[in-house]
Amino acid sequence: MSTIEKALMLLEHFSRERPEIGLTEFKTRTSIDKGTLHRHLTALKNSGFLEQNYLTRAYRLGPAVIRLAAVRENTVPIVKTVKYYVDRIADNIHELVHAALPQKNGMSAIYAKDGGNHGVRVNFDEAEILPFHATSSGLALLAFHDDTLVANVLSKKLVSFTDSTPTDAADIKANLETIRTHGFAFTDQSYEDEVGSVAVPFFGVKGDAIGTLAIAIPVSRINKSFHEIIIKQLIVASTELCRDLGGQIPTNIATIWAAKLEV
Amino acid sequence: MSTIEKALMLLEHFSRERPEIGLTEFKTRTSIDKGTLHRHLTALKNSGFLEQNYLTRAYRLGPAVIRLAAVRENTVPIVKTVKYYVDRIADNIHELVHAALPQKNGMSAIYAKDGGNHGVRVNFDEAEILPFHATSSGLALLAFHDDTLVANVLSKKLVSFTDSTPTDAADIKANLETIRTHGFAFTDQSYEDEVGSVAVPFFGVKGDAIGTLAIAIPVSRINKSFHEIIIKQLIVASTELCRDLGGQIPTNIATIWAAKLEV
DNA sequence: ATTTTTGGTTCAAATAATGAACCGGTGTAA
DNA sequence: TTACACCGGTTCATTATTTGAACCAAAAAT
Repeated sequence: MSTIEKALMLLEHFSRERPEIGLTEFKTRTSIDKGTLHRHLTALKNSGFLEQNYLTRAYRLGPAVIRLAAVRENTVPIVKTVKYYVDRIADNIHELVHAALPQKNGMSAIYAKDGGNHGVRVNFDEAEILPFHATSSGLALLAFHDDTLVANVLSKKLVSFTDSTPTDAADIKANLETIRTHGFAFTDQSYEDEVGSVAVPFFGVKGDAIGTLAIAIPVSRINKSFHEIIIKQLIVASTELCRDLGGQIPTNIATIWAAKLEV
Repeated sequence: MSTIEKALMLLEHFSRERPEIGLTEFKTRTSIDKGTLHRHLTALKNSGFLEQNYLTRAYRLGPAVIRLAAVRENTVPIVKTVKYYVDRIADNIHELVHAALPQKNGMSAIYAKDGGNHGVRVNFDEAEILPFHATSSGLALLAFHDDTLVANVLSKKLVSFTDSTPTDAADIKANLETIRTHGFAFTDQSYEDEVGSVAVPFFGVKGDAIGTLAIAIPVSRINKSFHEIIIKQLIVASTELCRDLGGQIPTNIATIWAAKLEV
């Protein structure tokens, strides 16, 4: 692995829950030598990707990422485009809806809206990394993305989050096959207890999955007919989203989805 | 310079006007060896900072920056905070207002609003890099940031954008001194013909300038009294903004600003 | 059909990354 | 107030990676 990749991996450790990380904490989290770490962090700081809390000396993400995100969103306005559909679904089904994009180690929600006013609601962090193997978003993406990603994910240790988290590579492979024939993915408390989720992919110009639309919902509120409604909403939204983004829905998926909508 | 910094410098070439850059174009823009470039671009791609247009093979910013920006904004919600004040000023003075943060080679506007409905309006790109020496934003920041940045900027070639662009380091140094005594910066067609601008800094916890609030305005609409109104608006907004961000206005600037508001 | 231009690859030489040991400051407990 | 631990940061000989001229294959342009 190149030095560049090693340094950029450090940025993956930042999240909502962990917005600042000190040198020693980085050392324990990565088991990279302190000297090396310091040099990498300094390089990232010089480039504007990190800045330091001048009191604690801990590192946090810097202003460079703001500019880059603005340029990226101007180039490929996925967030803006996705927002319209997430909002629409959330308003229709009154549940927590989100859209996510793949990162190296899982899906990252880029926008979420909770359309519900229920007493019980799903807790959700934008910018949290959703593991590929334990969430419907992750599985939906894996099923319709290229095989190297699947192989890569399954070759690593599959962390267990609940009693229902699938951790057997063969089981997951079989499930991906099912997802491909159904055109959507769902999970039942595989990432968080009491929470189920349903997801569909959306596609890029090559007909490869570039992201997902998903809902997360307390299992107590799921039933057969609601499940059907959710899936239809997701399919319709994804279809329109692909059109907006200039993406191509693979013909077999288009057929499966069309059949789902007929019912 | 470290390999990491060299690679991250490549990302600076992307902008609204130049959202995709091919290998050869990178070569001409950077005069870095093609082999090296390719390895760097691949590393950035592997890390999710770039992706490739699969038809043209040109590189563009990738999805990783979206997640990082979301985490950063959650850590330090500058964009959100700044938006309120930019909108307020824009609504009050009916002109183009923006806020900008320093990057390596200039200021980058993070939010802008045109409050005007004039026939003549200033053209403005968010995420564009505004050179330090030729814009009021840049000068306002330099004047209240640490001296190493000033030395760094003045040591490089000062590009001329119009007949009025200051390109003499000594002139600029003198101007920075004036800006420090006035508490604001202004420019007259130094970046674009027919456009003037006024900017004030806002400050971080250390009392150092961390960004700027600015207006850009056709010179035809500037006059003494309007100039005064603009400055007051900017000063009030920056004062409140610093409070919101937990920043500290250096006492001498606070005094100067207070005096300006008295008049 | 040929030349030019594109993105991408190779491998010896040049250079930068690495990490164990070290430094100095701060906080804390004996 | 002394001693110790922990923090961020630095040093420098060793080691591994980066570098770049030359090369390759495919796609455009002529």
